[in-house]
This record gives sequence, C-alpha cells and structure tokens, in this order.
Amino acid sequence: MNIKEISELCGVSTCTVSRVLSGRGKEYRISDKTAERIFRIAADTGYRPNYLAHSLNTGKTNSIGVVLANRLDSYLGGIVEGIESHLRGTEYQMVVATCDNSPDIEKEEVEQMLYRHVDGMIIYPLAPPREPAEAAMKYEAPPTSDEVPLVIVGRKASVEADEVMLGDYPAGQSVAQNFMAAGCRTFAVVTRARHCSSDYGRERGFVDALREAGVEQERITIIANRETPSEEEINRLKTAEAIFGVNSFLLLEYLEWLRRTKDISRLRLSSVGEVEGSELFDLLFEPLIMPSRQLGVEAARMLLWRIENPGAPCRHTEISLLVQ
Amino acid sequence: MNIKEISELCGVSTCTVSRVLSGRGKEYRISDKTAERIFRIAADTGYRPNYLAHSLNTGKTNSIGVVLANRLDSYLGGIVEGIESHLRGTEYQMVVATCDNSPDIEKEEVEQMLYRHVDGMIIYPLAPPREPAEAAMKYEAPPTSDEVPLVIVGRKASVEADEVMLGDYPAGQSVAQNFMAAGCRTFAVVTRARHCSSDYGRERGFVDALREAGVEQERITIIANRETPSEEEINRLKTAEAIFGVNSFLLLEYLEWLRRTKDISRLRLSSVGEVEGSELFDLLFEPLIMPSRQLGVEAARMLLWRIENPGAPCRHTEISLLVQ
DNA sequence: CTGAAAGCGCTTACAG
DNA sequence: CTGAAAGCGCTTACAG
Repeated sequence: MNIKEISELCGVSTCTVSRVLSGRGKEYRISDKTAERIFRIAADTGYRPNYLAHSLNTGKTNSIGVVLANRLDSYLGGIVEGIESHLRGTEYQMVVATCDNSPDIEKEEVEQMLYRHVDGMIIYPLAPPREPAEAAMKYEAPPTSDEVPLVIVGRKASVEADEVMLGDYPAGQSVAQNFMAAGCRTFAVVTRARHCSSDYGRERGFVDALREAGVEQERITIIANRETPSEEEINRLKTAEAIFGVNSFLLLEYLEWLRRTKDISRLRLSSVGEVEGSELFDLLFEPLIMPSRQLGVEAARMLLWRIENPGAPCRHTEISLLVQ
Repeated sequence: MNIKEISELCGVSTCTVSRVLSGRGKEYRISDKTAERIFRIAADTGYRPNYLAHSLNTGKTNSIGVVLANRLDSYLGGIVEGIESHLRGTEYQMVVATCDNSPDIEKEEVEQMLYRHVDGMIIYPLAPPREPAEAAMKYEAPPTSDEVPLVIVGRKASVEADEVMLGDYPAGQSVAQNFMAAGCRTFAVVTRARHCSSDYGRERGFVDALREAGVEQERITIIANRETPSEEEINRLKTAEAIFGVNSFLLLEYLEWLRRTKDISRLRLSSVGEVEGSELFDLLFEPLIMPSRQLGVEAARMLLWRIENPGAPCRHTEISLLVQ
C-alpha cells in the first residue's frame, strides 16, 4: 500500500493524499469530504506511510541517538529508561549504542548515528583518560554540536554542549552533614583515582563540608584507590567512624577487607548507588539513590528543547542527589 | 556531498559511482583506474552515502529491532549487551524499546519497529497474564514472524518463531543436587505464582531432582508467592535446611523476614541471579549466574541466520544456567 | 566497460 | 480547492 494506490482509490492526486495524511488538509483548504474519504480509505487499507521516503524528503528521521560509554548497568539503564519514557508519546524514537569504554567504538557509534541521520544525540561520554600519555594518543572528544543537536549527560565532556549533570558536590556535603549529625568524629572517603569529575565532586563536597564545620585535617582520611585495596589503605581506614564511598561498588570492596580486621557493624556508611539486598548486611548503611531515571528524562527534555531552539546558548542542568 | 557531485568530480555517471562504491566495480567490470579515482575522491571529500535513500531503494535498513518487556535491569541489560556485541562489526545496528510491562506499549513498539522497516526483531516478550480474564481481554501475542524475521528470547511467547531460552529445568536440578551433596535433608523452593514458564521450569527441575533422589514430599516445601511474604509462609520455610529461590530478589525478600525468627547463617541458599555485595551477607549463599549476555549473543546470531534463511523451520536453542 | 532513464515512495513549490 | 511536475539521493535493469 502506497500513497499512489490510495490516491487512485480516492480518485485524487498523490499530493492531495499527502497533504491530508500529513494533517495539513485544512491548511491547503482541501474539502472535508475529500479529506474524510482519504482518511477512511487509508484506515481501511491499513496504509502506513513509508518512513524512509518520508525522511528522505523532510530530512527528519524522528530518531534520537543515545551513545553510552559503558554497558547497560542499572545506572545507565535508568538513564535510558528516563529518556525513553520522556520520548514515548512524542514522535521520536530512540536508538541506543554502548561503547564498552573504548574511544574508537565511541567514535564509530557516533558516526553511525550521524549516518542514520538522527535528529539529535544524547551522550554519556567516556571518562577522560587517566594517563596524560594515553590522552594525547587516543582520546577524542565526542562530536561538536554543530553537526546535530547534542546533550551531554552524567559526566563532563570537553565539548561545548547542553549538559545534564548530577549534583555531586552537594551530595558529598549532605553525606558529611548526616555523619556529623549522627555524632561521628573521624571520617574517611573512598574514591577512585581522581580523574573522574563526578567522583571528585562528591569527594570535594564531603571534605569541604567537614572542614567548614571545623573538622581537623587529621580526622579526615582520603583514600584514592587505583587498583584493589592495599593493606596500608585498610589500616588508614580503621580509624574512621564513618566512611563515604563515592560509589557503592568501591565501598563494598573496602568493607570486604575491613571486616576481616574490625567489627564494622557500628560504622556509619554511605555511598552513591543502591545495593540490592543491603538490608541483609546488618550495617549502618545509607545509600544515596542515583536519580538516573531523572537524568534521562531531563536529558531528553533538554534535547527536544534544543531541537526547537537551535541558536540558543548552551544550558546546564543539575539533578540533585541526596540521602534518602 | 552526494553521489551526483562525486560523479561530476570524477567525470563519470552516477551509476558508475554507485556501482564502485557499493563494492561491485569488479562485477560490472569497471576499469581499475576509474574505480580508484572514484574511491579517492569519495574519501577526499568525506562522502557518506545517504542511508535513507539507500534503504529506500534496497528495502534493507540494516537495523534490528529489540523489544523488551521490562525496563533495563542487569538481566535485560546483559541481553542487550550480547546482541550489540554480536552485531558490532556486522552491517547491522540495534534499535531498542522497552514496554514497561504493558501489552499496549508492546504492540505500539512492535508497530514502530515495523514502521522503521527493521530487517529483523528480537523480542523478550511480556509474561503471559496471571488471570485468565485478563488474558482474554488484553493479551495479544507479539507479531507473527511472517512480517519480519523474529527471534523470541528468554521467555516463551505464543508465537511460532525461533527461540533462545534459558535451561531452567536443568538449573533447578543442579541446585537440588548441590543441596543434597552438601548434606541437606529438608528443602524449600520460593517461587512466584506459577504463571511464568521460566520460574516454573526452575521449580520443577528442583523438585523433580529431589523426588528422583528419593526425598519424600513432606521434606519439600513449595512456596508460590503472590504478594509480600506472609507469616504462614515464613513458618513453613523455617523447617528447611536449604532454600532455592527462583530469583534472587524473591529469596532476599524472604530472608529478610526469616532472619527475624531464626538464625539463617547455616542455611544453604541458592537463587538465580547474582547479588552485588553478597559477600557481606555472611550466608551460605550460592547464586546461579544469569548468562544474559550469552542469551543476547545467541539471539542475535540466530536472527542473522534467520535473515539469511527465511524458509527454514523454526529453531530452539537453550542456554545453560548452572551453579558457578 | 559505461551511461541514460526509470524507479523507490514521498513532499512541495508552482500554477491554475 | 486541487493537480502536474520536479525533486530527495540512491539503485538497477536495459541498452550500447
């Protein structure tokens, strides 16, 4: 079934059919009877316009590319879900690709998206490389936004584009405040080596809030992890009454080691990201819930806005990430 | 940059360019110099063929639709990852949609995929409805495979199509055998109300293996959960030395209740699906790892095969799911 | 070995 | 109020 057959069945020309079916019958002042007949016949025959031909003509594909640095864990899954739910009901559909943390794949996938003529892209970018040497050799920023409307979500990238980020710094602050309110006197934060702006923001927020509250340097332990936990790190951790993990995986890893040398059941613990079954831990563990779905919703909302407003200056939105 | 401009730059016709660039220069016996010149100019100008025009002509979009019943948790995320990794390097790209467990959305998303002219689809279908009444009213099977090559993954659907399923029954058996090998004498299985074939397969495998090994009926407790755990259920569970959960969420839910009335640290536990941080539980817990990635890989492999072999009879593959 | 021409299914000035 | 015609960018018999 194509537009030509419809037009023959209706006894009108293809352009009339096209105009009516694209909802612009009124605009072209096509008579109501003609319009109705066209609608009815289209419905009866189960006509569906050809997406490819339509897009070829209009230059719009109604698809949004989503490129994600990592595999789909619950965090990225949440972002995707948020994007999808915001897009549902609009004319847009989502095309997803993940990059397995490889800059080459990221580049390729972005290319693919452009090749598919997506109307816009949402990118959760790779973390910048740890080693400067690596950086010089391999890293390339995602495409600049002049090719296509672009929103960066969840992690900074070296592109001028709209951004939707987590409120990492305030999250760190709020954890520190909770710990102090619970009466803790010595603190630790466990983080990855500091190349990732998200982790670093949380750490800074945490440490700054403590300092501002008058906690002395020697009561704050900072562990910037590179590989698996070392004995020296575990020893430093022992003195803390409260530990903040910039993410839950990392915290759990340390706890596994720590519990061998110390009773951890009275320790105050907090980290970013829920842990399923954590009720069984028997620990004073308060996870910060990742608002990943909300990140996705906001990113999609912003992208659609950007598509409508190509010229406007870049915007930055922050989604808050608080205890509870 | 389009094919016409290239042809003008090369001083040949558009069809010659098209033939060379589609890699069929030899076939049409186009001279090597011409071909080389075309390749060079195309590369120099950064020419990329127009995907939409190409697809409109060939009827192939090189895209695979993936429709998932639920949001992207780590299970479905794994499937998606498997599909994607198998597709990477081929000419195919993946379009994903999730359905939030709604039959209406599922139908709509499948429509969308057909509208987008996907070359094939992989569906993780909705669970069949629990109530027969609901069934009659709302449930509609995914599209039959005559519209487009189709692979059903992870859960049975009432369609005649290629399938990639988990080895649920053998998994249940292997858990039972492990429990018996560990010397347990009384057993329980916790499952959802039995509408889901996957859960039911696991339960049957478990129970059958016990029976075959001579375990009497009264030493096997079966709890088919509907809502939150009830007191009566917890009481029945107390007698068991080993508990098998058809999925880990469910098991954890019961353990939460059970631990209030009983020391669970010597209980043998097993369930399907890893739990992050489970090392901190201090329980005899052995999860069965979901081979979700493998499911995806296999589904993609099968779909590509099906695209090449439209007429062949339906195939069924089972991915094994064993302890460790 | 290569090209002119028709066609994929739709849209959109332009003309009436 | 409606249609003939050109065009989107590519492919592919057909003819030479």
